[in-house]
Amino acid sequence: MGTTLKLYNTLTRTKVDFTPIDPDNVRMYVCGPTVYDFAHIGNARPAIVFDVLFRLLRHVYGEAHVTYARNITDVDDKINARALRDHPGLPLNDAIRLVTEKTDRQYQSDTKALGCLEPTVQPRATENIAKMIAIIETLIAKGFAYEASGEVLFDTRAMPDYGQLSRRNLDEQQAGARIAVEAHKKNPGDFVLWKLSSESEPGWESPWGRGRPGWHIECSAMSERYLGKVFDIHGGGLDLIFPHHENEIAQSRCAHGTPVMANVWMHNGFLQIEGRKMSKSEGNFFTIHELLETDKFAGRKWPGEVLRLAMLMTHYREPIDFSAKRLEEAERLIAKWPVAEANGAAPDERVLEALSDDLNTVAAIQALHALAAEASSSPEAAARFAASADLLGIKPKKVEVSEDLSAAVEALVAMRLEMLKAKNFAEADKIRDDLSARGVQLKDGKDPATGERVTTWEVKR
RNA sequence: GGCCUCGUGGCGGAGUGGUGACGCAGAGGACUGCAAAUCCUUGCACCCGAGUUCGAUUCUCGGCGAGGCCUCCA
Repeated sequence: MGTTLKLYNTLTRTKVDFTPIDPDNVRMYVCGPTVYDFAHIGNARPAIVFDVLFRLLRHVYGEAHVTYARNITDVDDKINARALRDHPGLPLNDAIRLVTEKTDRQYQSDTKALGCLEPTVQPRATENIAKMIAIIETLIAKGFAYEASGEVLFDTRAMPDYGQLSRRNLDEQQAGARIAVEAHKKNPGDFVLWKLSSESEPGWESPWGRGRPGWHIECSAMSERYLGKVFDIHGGGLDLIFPHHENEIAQSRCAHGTPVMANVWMHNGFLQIEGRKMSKSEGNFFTIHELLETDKFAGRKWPGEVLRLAMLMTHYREPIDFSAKRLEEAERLIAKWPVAEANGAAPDERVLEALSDDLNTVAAIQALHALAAEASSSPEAAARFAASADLLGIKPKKVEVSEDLSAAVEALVAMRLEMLKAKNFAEADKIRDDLSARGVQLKDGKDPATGERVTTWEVKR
């Protein structure tokens, strides 16, 4: 493939030509959910954005040559708190398992409904504790970490270029630090790699006693295990730049002695709800599940593909204002697009070019409009549309119609045509109105040869 | 206080040192018994100020405004 991918790299704040370390195995890591509660609509954005990138990489380098890892964080103090709250009678480990399994299952079904492919691997933190311990041991041995007050901490001063990703200077940060400095830390910016657990907290045996990992170490461990010490792309939400990604970089680079952890760092922008920050206290907090399956947002359910398109109508680095109006527009667009199969057709160059320019999904959607218009006149164009839409993970589909309904509608259509021949417009229109009320839209056309009226119909999408 | 984004028509939203995409909505028209669908045509915008320039919405600086991060957070 001659396609050159351009990606915006947060590390350099520039758009760069993407060159994989190994074109036979392009490697991408994206920070996945902490499974303590159902994912909210903001969490859907990275899932969708990086799914598009995954699809694009697979197209350019071949399906077998892309590895996409998205972790499941199933060890976290928020999970412990949730387990205690929701299952007070159970032993902690059982309660935790109930919480994480239920939440994980929901996440899998949510992302599937949003049209996301499954990542190549979805490693779990709890299955990679040994790897985390190994990295921490290396960090201590190399002088980048120290023990204090039952914690192992990363020594940020030991890393000369700490803060590159977020462009933060530790000295300047200190001046405005609002957080009380904990006395056992050598420097306020030092962060936890491992902390001891009480009897009532989940823990794993380690050289420092029974404990649990800090927040950032899991991603260092899992990305190394599945993608290697240095890999191509690391993605996540804007808010993860600091401290999460900054600290991942510190851990991985210092442990491995590498100049970078990942070559390209990509971050998606945030989402607002009807112009306001989404938060539980504002009362405008929505889970993906609520949007898909309940009337909580704007009084109705929203199909996954509508949520997906609404998300892709804005460039991934820009903020999105998620609103009912926007969802309605996305729904109208999808309803107008042709229902077709790709049948092995190649995606359109315009769409490919747009996506290759730092995932310009907006321009890609624009090209899709043009393709949709062409599709009505040729099956090849329709197939090309389908192949192109597939790169975005969008597949317009006809509403399934039962045999019974179909037969009933056909009968009514025939009846109406008879009435029209008799110029009985009132009765004919009543049939059309009744069908419309039942969600069936009639469309009259003319047979080009005979000039006779031909009526087609479809269930409103 | 420090760091980082962003400010384009009624709405969404690309892009560009020189004629300001595209979609939605709106208007007009074709078609229709009337609709729907489709097709054609069309009106409307680059936060403010200074600078660089023959020329800036695009570059620089300064304002104003919005948002994010500063150890919970996509």
